[in-house]
Amino acid sequence: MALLDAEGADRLTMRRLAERLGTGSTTLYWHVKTKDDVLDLALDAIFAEVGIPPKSDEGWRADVTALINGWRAVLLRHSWSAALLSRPMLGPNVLARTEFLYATLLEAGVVEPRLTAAAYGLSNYVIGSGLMQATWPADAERDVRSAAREYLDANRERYPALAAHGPLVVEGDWDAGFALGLTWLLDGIEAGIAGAGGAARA
Amino acid sequence: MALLDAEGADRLTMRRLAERLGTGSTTLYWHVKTKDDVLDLALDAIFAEVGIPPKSDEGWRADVTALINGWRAVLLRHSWSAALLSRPMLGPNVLARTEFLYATLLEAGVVEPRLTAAAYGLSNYVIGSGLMQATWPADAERDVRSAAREYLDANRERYPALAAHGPLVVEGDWDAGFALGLTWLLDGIEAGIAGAGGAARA
DNA sequence: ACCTGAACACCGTTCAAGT
DNA sequence: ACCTGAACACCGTTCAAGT
Repeated sequence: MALLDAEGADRLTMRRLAERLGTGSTTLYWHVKTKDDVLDLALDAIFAEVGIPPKSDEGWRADVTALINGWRAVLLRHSWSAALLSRPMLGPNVLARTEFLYATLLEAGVVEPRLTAAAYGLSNYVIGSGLMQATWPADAERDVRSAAREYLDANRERYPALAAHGPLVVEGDWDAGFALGLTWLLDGIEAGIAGAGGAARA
Repeated sequence: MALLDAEGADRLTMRRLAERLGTGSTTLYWHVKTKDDVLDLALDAIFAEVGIPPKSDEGWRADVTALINGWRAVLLRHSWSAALLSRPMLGPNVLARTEFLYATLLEAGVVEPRLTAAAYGLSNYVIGSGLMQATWPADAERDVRSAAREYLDANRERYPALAAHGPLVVEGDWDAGFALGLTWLLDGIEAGIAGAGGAARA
């Protein structure tokens, strides 16, 4: 993970990893079956960093929010994780978080078909957001940003809304935007609990 | 793209692509600067497949829904795209879709800070959902599924909620779940339009 | 039980050279 | 303007052999 944090996902090589560990590259294959295993382990490992929030007494929304924000923080702290998100996350640390999510929603009274939709919706939203933010041209690649900006300006009549209001012009407040979308999802989930109006819709 | 559809992202090789095209691999470098360029082009290209929906007269929700569903369909049809989602999508086809999204939301009366949150929220949700579904052990890997299932059963006391209600036991209806979450987001966005209650919250 | 070296079948990319 | 071949510096992985 030190290697990943320092140099990113595609610079992780069995040979480089072995060197870092002070062995030959082929030695690794005694401990691990394949490089994919290493990546799966690394992806799961980051979730051990941020604890599962203790069940608070502020209600399920606070608990879910804490979980999701922790999830997001971990994805953003290790931006290489974005490149690995295209593999199933079935490690114990991820499962523990998913368990907490399901348990909290169940306890709040969310039932099928909204339970699955809620769990997936929340997960998909964090994953997508983390991916998007980690992917977005960082300060390091200011030239990519400004190139895209110029392209938009040059084609202003083709992309009027984007050129005037797009993410490249409005400096995004990632945290606030994320929180707002999360609120919408939680509102929707809440509206479906215990026959409260929204239940009829499903 | 035929190569990608047939064999997936990590089987795409400059050498194999060249062979498919009936040339030497080094010839490709006259037309393209690097392999990453090829991937960027491929990722943008899939969006040309499904048109931008015509502006209907059923209101902005219908228009946004059509756009998002088309977006999702394209991601699912080309499951290799999941592996490429970790690169910024700045191709013309993606930009055209983002333009439509911004324009539709603006016209509906969504303003900052909800505009950015809405555009990102919707995008992140599709991307996350597409990634999750494309990533999820397919029928082909039924053994991975059942292995995970057995692991959950064996650790039933550690993952009680997952073992009883988790995605591995409840056969997910992806489409319905996706639609439900999308509804929640749209409800939240709608509630914020033109001082309608929700505006005060932001 | 763990480590090593040599080796295989690949990669992306460059570059001088051809037409 | 476009294509080719040879070559460089890498990959992941296997496997016989060591301790």
